[in-house]
Amino acid sequence: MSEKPVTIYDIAQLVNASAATVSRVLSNSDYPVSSEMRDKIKNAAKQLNYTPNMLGRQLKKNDSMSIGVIIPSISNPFYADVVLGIEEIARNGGYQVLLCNSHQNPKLEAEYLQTLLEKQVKGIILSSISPKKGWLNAYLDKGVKMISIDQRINNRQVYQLGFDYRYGAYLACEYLIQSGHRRIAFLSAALNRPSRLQLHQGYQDAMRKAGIVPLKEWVQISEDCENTAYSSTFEFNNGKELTRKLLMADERPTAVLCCNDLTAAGVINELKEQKVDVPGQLSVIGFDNIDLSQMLTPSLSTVNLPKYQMGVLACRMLMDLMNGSAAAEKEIMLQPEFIPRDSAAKLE
Amino acid sequence: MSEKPVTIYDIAQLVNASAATVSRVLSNSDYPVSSEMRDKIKNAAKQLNYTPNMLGRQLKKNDSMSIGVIIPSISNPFYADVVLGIEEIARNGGYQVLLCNSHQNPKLEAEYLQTLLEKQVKGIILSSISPKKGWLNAYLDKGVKMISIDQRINNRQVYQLGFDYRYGAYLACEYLIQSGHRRIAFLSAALNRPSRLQLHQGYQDAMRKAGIVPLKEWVQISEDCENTAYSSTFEFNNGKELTRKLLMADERPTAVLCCNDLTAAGVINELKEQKVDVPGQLSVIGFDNIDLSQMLTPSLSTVNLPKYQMGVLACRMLMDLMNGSAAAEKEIMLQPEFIPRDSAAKLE
DNA sequence: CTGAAAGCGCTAACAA
DNA sequence: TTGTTAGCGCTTTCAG
Repeated sequence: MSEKPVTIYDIAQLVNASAATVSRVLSNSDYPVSSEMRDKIKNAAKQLNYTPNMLGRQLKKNDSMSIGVIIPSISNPFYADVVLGIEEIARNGGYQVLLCNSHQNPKLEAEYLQTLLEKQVKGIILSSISPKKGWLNAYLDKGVKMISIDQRINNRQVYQLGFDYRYGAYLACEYLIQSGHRRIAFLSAALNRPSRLQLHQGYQDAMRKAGIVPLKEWVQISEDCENTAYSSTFEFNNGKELTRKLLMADERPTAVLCCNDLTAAGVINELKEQKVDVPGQLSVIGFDNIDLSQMLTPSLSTVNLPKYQMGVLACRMLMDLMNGSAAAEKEIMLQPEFIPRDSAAKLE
Repeated sequence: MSEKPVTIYDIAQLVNASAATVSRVLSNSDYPVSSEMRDKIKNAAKQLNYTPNMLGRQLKKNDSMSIGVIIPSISNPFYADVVLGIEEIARNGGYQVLLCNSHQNPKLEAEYLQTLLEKQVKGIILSSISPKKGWLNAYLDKGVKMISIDQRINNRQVYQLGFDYRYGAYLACEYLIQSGHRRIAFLSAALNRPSRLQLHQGYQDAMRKAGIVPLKEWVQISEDCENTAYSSTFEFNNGKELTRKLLMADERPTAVLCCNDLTAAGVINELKEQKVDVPGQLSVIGFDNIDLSQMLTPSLSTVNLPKYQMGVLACRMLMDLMNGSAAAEKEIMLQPEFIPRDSAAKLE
């Protein structure tokens, strides 16, 4: 095993042709080659169990046929869906995906970016948490195309693809208000990224529009602890803890809006432990519509984000950019949709 | 932007050195270079905003510094954990991960394998469902190292890393028996892969050892429908459906063992709808210990599989193999562990 | 239609 | 310590 690998020269020799001709046949070039020669070469390739070495081609063509995807963590089901969409489109276009989990660690993020560039990736899809982006321009100047998903990056060279978080939260909150709720709480992990800030904004906007001034205790935001790696259990427990704080409020709310489904799962869990009926005594609404939300009892009313579609669009956008055709829009916002289920009810 | 990229020659020219010297400095070779020259070169590199083109190095060294990972679907949280472990080790060793989702599609799987080889990947971690492996040897003969995880592959050149599913199911079943249960059901998706067969075996073994002959209706196995893509919702609904069938049994069981946590989640959900108390009237045990299992109410008793650790070990094994050092064991079986929670109770 | 030759960016003998 | 040179496997002018 593992003898010297066979190259186009070996094939050329076998069929008495030149490497050039072999290359033309085997790389599906449209350069004219007699069909007789074609067959001979193809047969020889099969016979020798030839595997093309793409590094050769890639070096020559200066195109690695890979794209990079940097996300906080693939164990976040949200990103798993997005990546699935990306990969589907990439594969159809003959590209492969280099997956990088930044673990919310700016240093790792930068490291990965560097590696990707060294591997001659010409396009990157990035969901970045880290706020400082000083190095970005140095990279962009090299001609890499970059699409930022979910988390906005303030750079006019970077194409953006995001969800309208503000509107999503607004929708959810409006639903509650129309269901007769006025004492509505907002539970969120630290507002240390654009998405969460927008969520908060949407909540505030909806409340203001309805002329409601929420009590301070209804808005529970966790402390910032940026250094922890992503873990769904963490989000879940965070939901539980926020709930305990919320229940200490003098005037209890009748509904609560959470920054994501996992937090909402924690909320529901804690409420069960504390014998607070959902939705009887307290309505709960999540955000993201991950698969989990259908599995809880009561099933979770939430806001759907088209995650897979975001992956698809991001990758299409990237491929267009890499092909030189400027994308139509510099910035696309995907619209969320409210999904009513059983965890939120009309107030009697 | 995107002018001609700077190469070691540009740097060489700038500092009046040869490309060889530049290469030696910039590739961290231990070849002696005067520290004076070193500094000059490093500065020049920085000044020119140089990014090494790894394709050049990789072609020369015939090593792509990437490994391939082929799994059914990253949206399966089980694999997400494994991949996280793989990536961690790969990164520490300077490797990157090419992620491939086979979607349980043998054709896609073969296609990806081919692409990986063409990209000069020297190691592959594979979790393959498809039973036919005729092409495998043709690849292995080229010297690729291959580690099969979770799902066993019958090939003596392939290193194996698996869980002792049989023992895991045995443990869970034994726990139920020791809790006083004798009417124990087994619910599973189609037994079309090694893991599920072993699970079934473990159930049978434990029952036999206790001298219990389970009724036919207690063993509910879904129809095989290989063509569907993975979806946790599918597993969940499958659990619900199997439960409905199970409840039609003349003699109802007092406990049920499920092939995975998502199925168990469906079971619990359906039981709630049917007003069957868990664990009061029916104990439920899952398998996998994904994060979800802690979030259900009642929290799910299940069998933990060290998923992250499997990723770590698989990647270590692979790196060892690629470095030429034969791994100590050709086949490692990781041991599962029973996690008692609230969904399974002692029988009064 | 086919082939010779140069070269993508980098590394590693071998020479100096 | 540094430089020269010959490739790694492939594509692509340019000539036949």
